[in-house]
Amino acid sequence: MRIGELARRAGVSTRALRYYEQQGMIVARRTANGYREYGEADLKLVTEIRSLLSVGFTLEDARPFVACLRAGHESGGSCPESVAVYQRKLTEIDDEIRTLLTRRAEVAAQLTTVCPGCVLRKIGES
Amino acid sequence: MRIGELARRAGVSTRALRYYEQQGMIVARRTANGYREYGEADLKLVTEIRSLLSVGFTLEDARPFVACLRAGHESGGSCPESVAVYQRKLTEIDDEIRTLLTRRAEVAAQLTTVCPGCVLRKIGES
DNA sequence: ATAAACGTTGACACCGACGTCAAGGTCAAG
DNA sequence: CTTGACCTTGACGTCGGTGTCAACGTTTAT
Repeated sequence: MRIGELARRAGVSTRALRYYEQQGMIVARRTANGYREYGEADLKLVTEIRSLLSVGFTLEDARPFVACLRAGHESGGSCPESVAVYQRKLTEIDDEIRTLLTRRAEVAAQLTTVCPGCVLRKIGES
Repeated sequence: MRIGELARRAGVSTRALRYYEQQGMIVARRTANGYREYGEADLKLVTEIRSLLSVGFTLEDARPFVACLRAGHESGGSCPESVAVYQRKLTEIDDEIRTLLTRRAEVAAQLTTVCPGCVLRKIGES
């Protein structure tokens, strides 16, 4: 299939697909006229990339997953490098959550000093 | 005082101070030679800005606070517009926290499928 | 033959809060 | 007079994942 069809099936823009290729995430065969030609495996790669981006991964984070799929594994996350990324991302997310919780508390405290009773309940607080 | 001294006392760069002025956050008098001249009140403004930026506010978010201080209020947060920003930021932070918690759960779930027992405890989980 | 719908590469725009040069003016001390 | 520490404005670079436009080639249908 050509880039337009892959884009439609994957739910991404052609711009995104070209960008992924530029970043070395996917590699397309070229037909005689220079058009990119993709297979079903590529759709799987793009789907994996999108899935990871949607949970806050960068393209760089997604690289090992794509490599894992291209290596023939059924899941992009089943390779050691992917697992390492999973764990790193978990700690990063945890750090961000902690930062946000701290900030929320600080902002809520400030708001309380000028407007007691204005603060809504925090997530998980009853 | 001139820009260098204000920068030192406020713990910011001169570049930041000029940027704040460019964005209309602070206004400096000019001496005969064109140098910016600041007073103690300006230090207070900059301190307020920094304090807000450090908890994730944008300069735009900080604007009402600065206006409030310039209007003579002892606290930048004591004006109605500032309170509104406080509340909006709280909901924004809450949204971000919820998003991150969801993401963490998704990533942890994926990791578990390829590496059971690899997932560390979530914040607040014992 | 031509229009419509596809494809190609290249390159600028975006967002926010600055960092970092460039090229110059000002001022106090030695 | 000169050095050096200060100041000025202006403008490009950063970071990521695209959107969007330009200018052009290809293919298919009519």
